[in-house]
Amino acid sequence: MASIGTKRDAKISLNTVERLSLYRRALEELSHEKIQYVHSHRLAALTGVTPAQLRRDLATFGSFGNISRGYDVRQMSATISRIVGTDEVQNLALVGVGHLGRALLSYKGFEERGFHVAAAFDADPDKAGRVFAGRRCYSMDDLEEVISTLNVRILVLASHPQGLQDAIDRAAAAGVRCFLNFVPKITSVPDGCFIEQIDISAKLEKLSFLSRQKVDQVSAVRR
Amino acid sequence: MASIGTKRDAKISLNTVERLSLYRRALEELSHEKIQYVHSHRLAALTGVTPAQLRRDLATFGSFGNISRGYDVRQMSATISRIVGTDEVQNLALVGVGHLGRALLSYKGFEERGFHVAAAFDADPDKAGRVFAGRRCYSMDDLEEVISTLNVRILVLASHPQGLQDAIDRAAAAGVRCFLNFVPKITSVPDGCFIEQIDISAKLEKLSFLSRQKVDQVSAVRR
DNA sequence: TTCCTATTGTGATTTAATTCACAGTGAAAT
DNA sequence: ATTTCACTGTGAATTAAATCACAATAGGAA
Ligand SMILES: NC(=O)c1ccc[n+]([C@@H]2O[C@H](COP(=O)([O-])OP(=O)(O)OC[C@H]3O[C@@H](n4cnc5c(N)ncnc54)[C@H](O)[C@@H]3O)[C@@H](O)[C@H]2O)c1
Ligand SMILES: NC(=O)c1ccc[n+]([C@@H]2O[C@H](COP(=O)([O-])OP(=O)(O)OC[C@H]3O[C@@H](n4cnc5c(N)ncnc54)[C@H](O)[C@@H]3O)[C@@H](O)[C@H]2O)c1
Repeated sequence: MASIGTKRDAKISLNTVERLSLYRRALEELSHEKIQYVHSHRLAALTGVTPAQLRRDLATFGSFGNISRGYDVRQMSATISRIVGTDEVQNLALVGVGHLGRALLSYKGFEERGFHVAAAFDADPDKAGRVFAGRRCYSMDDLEEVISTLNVRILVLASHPQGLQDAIDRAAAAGVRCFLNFVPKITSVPDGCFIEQIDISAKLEKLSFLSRQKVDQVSAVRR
Repeated sequence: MASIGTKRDAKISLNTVERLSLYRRALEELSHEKIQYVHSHRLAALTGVTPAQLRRDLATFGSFGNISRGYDVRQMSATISRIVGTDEVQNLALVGVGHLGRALLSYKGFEERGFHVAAAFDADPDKAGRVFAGRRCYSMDDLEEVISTLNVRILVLASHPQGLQDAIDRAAAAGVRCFLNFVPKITSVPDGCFIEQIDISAKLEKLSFLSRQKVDQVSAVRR
């Protein structure tokens, strides 16, 4: 019946949302291979989940599989965009134009996925005013103004720990509700805001832990 | 009673292991503030979990809280190191010395957490032989040999998608069991190996999704 | 010493996530 | 037209994760 959108009263699991990105990555590769339809079995194998889980995840948002051809690759990819809200471009800004920040500025992948890095900020007065990878670097003094002017929806944090919480608070007051944080520092965000951590050391620790376990002592290893 | 180590027959949840890193980050900050003991309530508040969950997580590995002083900050931090296996240094190597790879090479945080970036590899012949942030960059031809010589336990992947699977397969054959992958490409690893993805776009998509939801439609948002 | 209080560790319970398993179905084959 | 087959979507069952709630107890107060 191809109804798109959430079912009226269901709460949506964030695990499901995270897997949507995984599914979409696989769908994009299939699309590059000119594959039009894919069955849950194959897409599940590509992404390391069970076919039942894939179908269940999709069922959260409606029903868009063709019962014997499977799922339309391009259509499902577009549907996932709509679900996560990247069918229209979202503006990002970056705080901290150091080694990591410059790598992020040079990264082309964001635009491909519906994100536009609109501006960068740095506390270092030598950096403010300069241009990095085509983006103007602003002084932290201009944070609120630039956020409003450029309609920044998500702030990427790649500065030092000092001043981090302050940057979050100011950005939140200026209307930013989403933060992506690379800085290994305990932070908090106001009600109604969200912060996602990217903690590389934590991932390494997880790997370190896994590599020391006997296989049957670990539950639910996604590969 | 302070028994350390896993209980005999219990399977360990990876969710728990991931939270250990979170706890440790908070413990390190408390340690810097010269705080000796911390109660589950406070540590839970710092890390955004419930006190019961924190205690349950720790109970997986034994019992090391003092019943009325709480947990010894430094001791618990050390215990977590031991659990995840970073009480002895683990050697990493990096594949792909581009923008992101060089940022990773310049990052001091790995050493602080018990990881040593021992070598780097790049397919570009102009890069092989040069030194980046103090690390020799090797040709991909030398992958197996360097991995063995330097006892590399974890391979960090920051190259282009082309050739990625090949690098994984070769490294696995040379004895590497753990991979940390920044490349947005579907991959697979042999049995007994583990791969952790760091997918920045996926995190952004999750944030995008969250910011469009009414609060009560989303379950389990960790802040 | 004895009592009081607040905290840990953990059985019991609840809630969430995943998997099972199959009815209903649409396309292709005959 | 009819049959066959394999697939989706989903109730039911199972498994895992989180929370509740409290007995046991260490430390401080009196
Ligand atoms: N480099 C990596 O690969 C890596 C990996 C994981 C995490 N991180 C984290 O990311 C952050 C940045 O790392 P890096 O290697 O780019 O460091 P860096 O020292 O190269 O750059 C940090 C930049 O942030 C700016 N800055 C500092 N405080 C600021 C503030 N309060 N507001 C705005 N800008 C500020 C500095 O001027 C500098 O330009 C660090 O917190 C680091 O722990 C880095
Ligand atoms: N730059 C970022 O912030 C960022 C963020 C997320 C993900 N990524 C991903 O990380 C990877 C690297 O990004 P980047 O910006 O550093 O790219 P880059 O083009 O700057 O660097 C890539 C490097 O990898 C090398 N390389 C390519 N193929 C190789 C192979 N088969 N074996 C060994 N080395 C190889 C290249 O010679 C180059 O030096 C990309 O796949 C990108 O999608 C980057």
